[in-house]
Amino acid sequence: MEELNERYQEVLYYIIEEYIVTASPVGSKFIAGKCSLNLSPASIRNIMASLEEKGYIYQPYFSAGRVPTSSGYKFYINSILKTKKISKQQKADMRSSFNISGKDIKKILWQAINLLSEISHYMPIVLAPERTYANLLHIEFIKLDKLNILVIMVFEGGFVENKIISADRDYKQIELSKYSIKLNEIINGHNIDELKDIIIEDIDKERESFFSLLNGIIFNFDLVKNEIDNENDYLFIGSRMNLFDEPEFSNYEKIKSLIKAFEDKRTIIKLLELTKRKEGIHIFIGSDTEWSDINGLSVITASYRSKKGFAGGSIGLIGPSRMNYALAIPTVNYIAKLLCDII
Amino acid sequence: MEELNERYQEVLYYIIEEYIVTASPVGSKFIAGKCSLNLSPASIRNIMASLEEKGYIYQPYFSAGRVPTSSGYKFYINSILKTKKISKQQKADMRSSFNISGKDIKKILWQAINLLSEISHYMPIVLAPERTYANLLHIEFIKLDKLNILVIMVFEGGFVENKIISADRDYKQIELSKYSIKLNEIINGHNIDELKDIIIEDIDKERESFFSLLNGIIFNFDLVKNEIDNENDYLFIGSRMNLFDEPEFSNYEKIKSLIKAFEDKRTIIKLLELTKRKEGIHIFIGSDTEWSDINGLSVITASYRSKKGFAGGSIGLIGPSRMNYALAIPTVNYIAKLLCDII
DNA sequence: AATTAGCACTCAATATTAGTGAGTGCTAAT
DNA sequence: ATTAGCACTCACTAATATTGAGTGCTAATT
Repeated sequence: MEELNERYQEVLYYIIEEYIVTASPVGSKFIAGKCSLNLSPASIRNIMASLEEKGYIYQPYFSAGRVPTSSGYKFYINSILKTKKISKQQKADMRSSFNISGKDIKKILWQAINLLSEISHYMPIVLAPERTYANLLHIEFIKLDKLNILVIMVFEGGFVENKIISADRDYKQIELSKYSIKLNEIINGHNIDELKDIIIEDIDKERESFFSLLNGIIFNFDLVKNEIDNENDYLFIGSRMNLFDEPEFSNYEKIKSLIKAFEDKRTIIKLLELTKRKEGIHIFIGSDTEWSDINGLSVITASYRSKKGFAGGSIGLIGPSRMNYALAIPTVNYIAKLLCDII
Repeated sequence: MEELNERYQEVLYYIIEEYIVTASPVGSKFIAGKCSLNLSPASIRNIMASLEEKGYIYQPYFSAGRVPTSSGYKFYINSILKTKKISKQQKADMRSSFNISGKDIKKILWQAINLLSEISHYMPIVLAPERTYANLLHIEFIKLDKLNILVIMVFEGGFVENKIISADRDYKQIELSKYSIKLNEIINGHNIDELKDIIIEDIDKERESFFSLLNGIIFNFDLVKNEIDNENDYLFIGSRMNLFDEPEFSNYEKIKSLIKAFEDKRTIIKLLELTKRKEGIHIFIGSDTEWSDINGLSVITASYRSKKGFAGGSIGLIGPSRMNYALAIPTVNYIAKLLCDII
């Protein structure tokens, strides 16, 4: 990232701040009025011309005002932006808006989404805790009928995964409970990869009696690992309306391409998975990602992680590139922190 | 519903069939060419004028062609329409596109949604089986940490509900398992309302030992009953794209009002709940419902129900009022039947 | 009496044109 | 180095004209 002298930075700053509010190209006259430098519009125009040469802003058409480019936003975020501090009062409000009692993790994640939605007016997304590296707490077999057995796997933090396996014979529930207990003895503190090995090796002695169940479980471990298979339980998407109210999406074609892009959750999942192991805030701007489907969008993400274990996921906020970063960044950050505490 | 002589019916029929395809007003010349009656456009116009008087069609503006009204569609569906029979081959295809092994009910319902989406190109919706009247199969307590206990409730058909309750003291997992077993002994074949009474009355003798757990369960029974609380696990909505591709929603305002209407799932839930106890197909046309949010939509619904028990829900298809009823109705019907078999 | 050809009329949709104004780049004066 | 002055660009808006599919009505036809 190139250096910019102070005068240039100030002009870029005001262009972006204004564009964030109005969503229309910003002209030299406006900047001249706003700027503390007390320069005439003509001078500002010179500065703008060279900011454009450096690639930070551009003109949508000859003789329009200037609009920030992706690198413009990037520079702004990295070098100019001062994020707002969240007041203690606001922090307390956010914390207390989580109503935990009687709620499983999924509900809590939805609460996070709604909170983000209310505060930011952009589109929140949440990736549920990954199950691959999370420790299993409990496995239970429940007989549904002659041929079908429900396997319930509870992961640390309270995330539950259900799978149905078909039995090789008609197990009695009592029998199943016995096997549940046996498995639960070896489960403690292992993730599914480790358990797979343990089951394959250690249970050999008497495994004939419930061989098909064990096989079923191992098979389902693989299903659980492939989180994409679980899309609807893995990625939660908040209200789209806020985004669609933004002026850049106020035409038919754009709104349709947006809906299409969000309907296939896999691209968003990929994006969030990039960051779920990493600390801190990550920001994707415009066409930075391979996610070329949609230009003009930015994504702010932060990961969360339970204190004791390895289970973690990430939360994010999708908005127009001209989003209010000063507010959005600390909000995403703080809600991720809250989730760490709660889970 | 008034009687219509054959000639009138034929004209109405062709107007609707054509409008279903083109989505634009149908003129007399076209009908004259299509009709087996061999009448001139002028005669058709006379017939159209009196169909309009009866309220089956209308002109969007003076000197446009005719468009069916809600009552027009209703008459068409009840008296003229001959639904397509689904061939054995198609039925077999549909059946085999369900991949049941290793899938819990939720996944199967999603498969139903995807199937409906592929076949119909409208927007499928599915209401998960109601839990209030479904029998409980299994209850399990799992210790998450000192203060939190996960309660897993498995309903017939394999639907699983998780709730977290906070404990009054630090239960050991072994202890919790004991209580699980005790509860499971009395559970069999009762729904949550019945169980509530049983728990309150019958377990009195030694309930002091896990009094708070029982209380927690009873409280959660009430939560489970209030299915609206579970929106995201109760109503599943399929791909919206198909609907948005329909020409009547090809402008910004309409598409936005549609999105808004679907974002609040409660209206759709109410609609589906009206029919989930009733046999057979139900069709809501245009502004028939109190669901005045959106005109120009129709909803086809059918209920499904597991054979043994009382647990049932419904599936539906939302499309423009000018939807292809001949195909959509038997498809919804057959998929509902398939669900009955599978669950 | 039922049907139809003929015709004037309506009105959405599309294309055409003109006018407006915010904003620019360049040049010459400060 | 800065700025006032000016001609120029181009999206946006409004006003106007054109087109054509479709109608209702009347009078002629079967």
